[in-house]
Amino acid sequence: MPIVLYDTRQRRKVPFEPLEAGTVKMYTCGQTVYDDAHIGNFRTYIFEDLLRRSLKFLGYQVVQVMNLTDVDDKTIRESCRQGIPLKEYTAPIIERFFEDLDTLGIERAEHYPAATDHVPEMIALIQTLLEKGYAYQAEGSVYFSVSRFKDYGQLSGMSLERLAKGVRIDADEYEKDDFRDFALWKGRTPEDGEVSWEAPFGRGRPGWHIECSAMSMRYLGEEFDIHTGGVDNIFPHHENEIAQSVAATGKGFARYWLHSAHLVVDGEKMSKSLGNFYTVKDLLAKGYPPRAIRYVLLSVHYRQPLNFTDEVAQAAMRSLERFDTLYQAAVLASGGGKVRNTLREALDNTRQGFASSLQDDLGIAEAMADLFKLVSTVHQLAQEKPLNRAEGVALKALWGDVDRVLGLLIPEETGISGQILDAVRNRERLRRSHDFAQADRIRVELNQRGIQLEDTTEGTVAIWPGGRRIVRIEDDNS
RNA sequence: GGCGGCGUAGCCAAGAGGCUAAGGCGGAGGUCUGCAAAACCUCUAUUCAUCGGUUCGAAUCCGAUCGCCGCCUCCA
Repeated sequence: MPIVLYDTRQRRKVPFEPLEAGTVKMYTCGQTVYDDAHIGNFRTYIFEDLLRRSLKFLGYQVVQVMNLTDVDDKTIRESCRQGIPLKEYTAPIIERFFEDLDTLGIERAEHYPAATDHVPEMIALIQTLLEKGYAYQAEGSVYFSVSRFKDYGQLSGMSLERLAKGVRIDADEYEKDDFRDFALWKGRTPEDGEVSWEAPFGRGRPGWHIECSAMSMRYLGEEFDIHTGGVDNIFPHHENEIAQSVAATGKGFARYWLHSAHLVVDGEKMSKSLGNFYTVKDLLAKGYPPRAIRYVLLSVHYRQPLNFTDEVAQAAMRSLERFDTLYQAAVLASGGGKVRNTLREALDNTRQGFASSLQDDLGIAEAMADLFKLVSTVHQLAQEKPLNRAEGVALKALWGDVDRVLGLLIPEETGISGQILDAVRNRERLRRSHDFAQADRIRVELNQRGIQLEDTTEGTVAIWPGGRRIVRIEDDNS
């Protein structure tokens, strides 16, 4: 069964076929590094991570590029304000960005090109556009002439005529031939400070759209498979990328365009004034474990608007605990015996169902439903007869396999203090001597510290937000 | 004004013409347990924003209405 993806340009699901069999080249619009990324940004990066991991799971090699926009009005303004070089201003922001990617378990792309490291490529591309007559110079800047590109608007459905209606024209852009034209190169202004590059058409800095065209070509070629971003990028950013790229090369540029819907918080668009603007670190500070954040951002289909609320995050934590019961059952499985046929069948069905759900435009909800069904099946079987070692091994193998895509199924085992472990062991000793009053008091204390206990024949399981661990008295010395 | 999206149970969320409308969270009752927790069992939408239409048949297609949201020159 082929992979089917929703292509923004065609406004429908289409069968996916990479240019080069077995390899997918994808360009994912990344962060403008003027400030820390917020969870809305990460909703998109999680979608791209799911796309990447799904393609790999389904047998493709993936080459992913994510750009870092480190030169624009905001980065320049802030670096000037702080009186430090641009790179010095953006470096720590980029560092924190990667920390957040790691926190959320987002796999690293193959390339993270920064715009400022690829100015020569951009200049060359602009030169080509000038030579081919698609661009013109005005007052030190270079603009792309939209009217000369006949297919303009095919991605967003914005025809040139429609764009003419209800326009607003910025006063400082009077030098453009046509208000719909966009800047490829911005002539140097005093506000740019030290930030400028020498080019055949004058000193200045690149426009926004040109970096993605130049860097995608550099790392993926003039034509590649998938280009993604948030819906807000459809127009004008991606529309302009297509125009300048196709005009320059005559090739088709990206073949599939995928866009993720936005995230809102408590039903409202995030904004600093509303106080509902969150970074990953803000959420960690609020006590949400990374797995739960990832779960929330991942579990809603990428083309559906996602409403982040406390209730949703709490439900995510509980859902993860449900998933974890399967992993725990697999870890605790012991004794001889073969894998029961019913389990073997369930494992096969789950693997197939999971894969085919992903193949249908990354149907994450169905994929997860398949896993929840397996959780039920496993517990039902364990009710009949405890899981044996072979069954535990088979379950862990499947769990690890599907987690290559989800990246959240394996509970944390660290993050609990030795002091708490001692308390758990102490309680177990008290239980064994039938001092239930004392034992229960310890349990209540631990509950109040956010740690749930489960007594099993294999030991006491300590559960905390994001993780769980089996605590045995016998392990005390090891 | 132009372009586009969304509205399914208390909450989240699948389903996109035809088996009893997936799944998760939450809730109610029961089994198990020293007691819990987890697990298991049973129940929790006669109906898919509203109103019309097409059809043998619609949550799914069409139209209108209401509500929410995004984009319309540098916001994922």
